Amino acid sequence: MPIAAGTPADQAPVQPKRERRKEARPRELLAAALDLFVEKGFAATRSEEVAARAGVSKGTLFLYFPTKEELFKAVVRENISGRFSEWNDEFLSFDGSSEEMVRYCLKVWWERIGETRASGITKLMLSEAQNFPDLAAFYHQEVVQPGQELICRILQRGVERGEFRPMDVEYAAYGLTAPMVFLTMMKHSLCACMPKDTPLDAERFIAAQTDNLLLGLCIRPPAGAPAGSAS
Amino acid sequence: MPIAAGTPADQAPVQPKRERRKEARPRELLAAALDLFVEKGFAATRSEEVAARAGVSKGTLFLYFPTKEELFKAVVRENISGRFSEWNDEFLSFDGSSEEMVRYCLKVWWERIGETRASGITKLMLSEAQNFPDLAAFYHQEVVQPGQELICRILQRGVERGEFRPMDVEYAAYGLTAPMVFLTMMKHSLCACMPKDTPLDAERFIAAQTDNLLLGLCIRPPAGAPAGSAS
Amino acid sequence: MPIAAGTPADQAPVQPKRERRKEARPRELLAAALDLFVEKGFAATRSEEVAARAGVSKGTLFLYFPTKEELFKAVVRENISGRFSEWNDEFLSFDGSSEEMVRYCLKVWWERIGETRASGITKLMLSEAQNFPDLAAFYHQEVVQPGQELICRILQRGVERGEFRPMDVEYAAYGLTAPMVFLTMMKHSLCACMPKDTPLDAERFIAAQTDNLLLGLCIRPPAGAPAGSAS
Amino acid sequence: MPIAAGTPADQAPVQPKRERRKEARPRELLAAALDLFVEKGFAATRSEEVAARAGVSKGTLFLYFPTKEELFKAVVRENISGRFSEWNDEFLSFDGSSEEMVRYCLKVWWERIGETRASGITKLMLSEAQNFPDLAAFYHQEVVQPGQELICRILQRGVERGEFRPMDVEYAAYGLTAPMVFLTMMKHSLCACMPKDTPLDAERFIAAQTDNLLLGLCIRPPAGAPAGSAS
DNA sequence: AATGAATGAGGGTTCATTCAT
DNA sequence: GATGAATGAACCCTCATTCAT
Repeated sequence: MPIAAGTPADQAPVQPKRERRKEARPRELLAAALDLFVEKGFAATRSEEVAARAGVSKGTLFLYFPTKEELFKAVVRENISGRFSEWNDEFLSFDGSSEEMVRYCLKVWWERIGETRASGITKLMLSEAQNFPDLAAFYHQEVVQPGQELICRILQRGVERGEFRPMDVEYAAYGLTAPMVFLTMMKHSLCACMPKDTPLDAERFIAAQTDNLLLGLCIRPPAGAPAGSAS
Repeated sequence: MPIAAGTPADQAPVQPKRERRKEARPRELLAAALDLFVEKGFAATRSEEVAARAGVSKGTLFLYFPTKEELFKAVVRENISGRFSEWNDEFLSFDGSSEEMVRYCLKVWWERIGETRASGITKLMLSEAQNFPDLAAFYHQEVVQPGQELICRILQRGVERGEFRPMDVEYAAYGLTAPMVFLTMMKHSLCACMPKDTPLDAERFIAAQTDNLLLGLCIRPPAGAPAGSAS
Repeated sequence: MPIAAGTPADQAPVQPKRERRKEARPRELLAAALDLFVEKGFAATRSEEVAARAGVSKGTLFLYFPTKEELFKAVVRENISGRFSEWNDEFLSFDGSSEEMVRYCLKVWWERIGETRASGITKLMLSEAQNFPDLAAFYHQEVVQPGQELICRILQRGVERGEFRPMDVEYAAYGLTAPMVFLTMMKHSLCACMPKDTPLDAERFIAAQTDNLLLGLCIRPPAGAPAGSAS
Repeated sequence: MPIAAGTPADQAPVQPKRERRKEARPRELLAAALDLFVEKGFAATRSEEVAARAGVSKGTLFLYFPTKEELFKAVVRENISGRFSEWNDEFLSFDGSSEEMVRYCLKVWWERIGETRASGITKLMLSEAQNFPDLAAFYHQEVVQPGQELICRILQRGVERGEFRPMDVEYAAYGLTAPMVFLTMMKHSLCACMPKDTPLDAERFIAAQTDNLLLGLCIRPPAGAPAGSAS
């Protein structure tokens, strides 16, 4: 499954009732804005384009978001649902080995974030952080920190259960974060430019990274590991 | 050595002889532009600011670069080292173990790219790729590909010499790339916004990633590795 | 009775029977518009505000007045009393001295115009005349001229009856107009901004102006005049 | 001398040196802005018009004044020179009768303010006070108050020298202010709309008001007074 | 070559006006 | 009639770019 340009998504089909629209509008505008902000950056995206992609006129956009900056903030907030608590619970009640947890973690991230439109937020946030320091702080606190802590807990569990080697847990956690962020950035930047010839196969990427990561983490050769490693 | 706010590095050097100012101008402008583009993004950087930081007037900037876009392209091109062939030679004549090569590779990357102003180019390129597709292609060809190939060659050598396990070399190479890119992006985005409390210690980060990476790659426990891993 | 901030006067009356709302609508809208136009000027008043103050929706306003300009014109016309003929009659049948007529004239102006919402029209008209030349002409013809003529007649009567000195009646009439207009303008501009400390006491103002005016007009010291003047 | 529409003043003749222009620009822009603001009101005047009347492009205006509001403030400030201290001195060293002082005061006001472009500021300020409360306070403090005090001093002097009757000096002072303000407002509003037929002859207006005012103020019939008044 | 005053197209935002419900 | 969501022309302001000096 090679990744490439900005998944255009489904566009406004048949006009529903007026009432319906009013409730749907904010979501439609945010979706349009996310696409464009990710694609071209905040500054290079014109308000009118956002409106047009959402199928409304320029003025309508400002009926729902008082400024372009507020639109940006709303885009970020909209896509940071508090799914971490849900995930936390998922992992608290997780019953398998720690290796399985790591595999599950990366798999689930890809399914729920990486290959969805939400991954654009990461690109957006890293690209524009300097211009929106307060949002950056918010994002760090609401997304980066909780994610980091979730991963730390998994690694810690592995160490305590004797599955993982002792390690600098806090920084080892970046072993999961870095590949995901890298993949996301590539998907929304260079990969979106190169046509077909040099794609980045996300699943192959994740497989390779997961394998090597676990080989490094596990004390006993991991179940799903390739043969021939440090034995 | 924690990284945080945009390490200003060497700024505005004291006025040298008037003679060589003229020749130095383009370089000074490019340096100023790089700083600002990295700090604020392409669109949010005003031409006049670039000129001011380089100590010249607005008009002078356009004497050297016909448009802001051309300036941007020049900045990227100027800072995309064509030094890969040189590095290649370094590695061709490298005499140590493949593990040492990997360690050296990451160390050298940090010294020559990561902690210098050049790292800003990665941030810039990933952030603006969609707006400069031709540059993105150029960057991919001049930086990503050669870097990738260099790493592949190291891994391949390790496998062939029986030091590294058999692997999907092409994608395993991202095991080196991803942490570096991640570190770079963080340094120039979220880390530059956060105060002192949550910095990302670059050397600790590299140490942790290198350790785990090599544990995963090596057949025999790597020399510099932490104890207790898959043995 | 010092005048200061925009005496709100009677606002939004309690909802009357639903039946007569429809008929009352235009009047309510005009009242709301008058308040707002006087307070903020024509341009700075938003149509929606007018509607809101009248307790209806934006759309309803345009049901009664096709454009904002027409609303403005209606406001002015509505508040330009055609009551001059009525007042004329009052003065034709006036039985007292001409001095009393002048006093009565100023007193009545204050009671019927100056201290009511109608005084806002003067402010509005003088402020916006250039943007509504046809209205200005209409106002001049319906208000300024009749008022002027009414005053002239009073002065003329005084001269003819030997109560007032001979004078340039036409321009002497401004001796009554100027203070009233001045007071109105102040009330609706500077006085509405200043806090409590420097108010303009309308009745004291009128008393002082009336006294001096009559001392200048009368041949014999006027009855209500302060002692010590040219005798 | 009938007053009518907004004296267009002299427009940009031959292009002087570039250097010269830069110094002259602010003044030219302020002059243009004063004309237009007085003529059409603040809100109804477009920035581009101001620039055009000053013979420059839209952008140039914003080189000198950061916002339209700042332009407005600058217009008001520019035209409120601290001429009151000068006038104060003039009147402190005045040697004639108090009647002469009053006559001189009104005459000089007309020459220096009333018939010049500066009179537009009064119109502007009274029309827009509500939208610029801080400027209104500034104007009141810098213009209205000092003027009022100057007049009070003249009247007080007259009373103390036995030339004027005892009076409520503070409010009697409006006897000079009101006609001047009235004349100014009329000149810049209704009079600017009516073509030729109903002009307001400023000198005849001032003569009539001065005469009557002094008849009211003076204990002995004033020297320049019309015959036949209260004797 | 260097300057910086001037330009004007471009884009964010407002708000009078329309019209489907 | 009444509503208020939607429209889009208009306007303020920015800033890359030009060019007279």
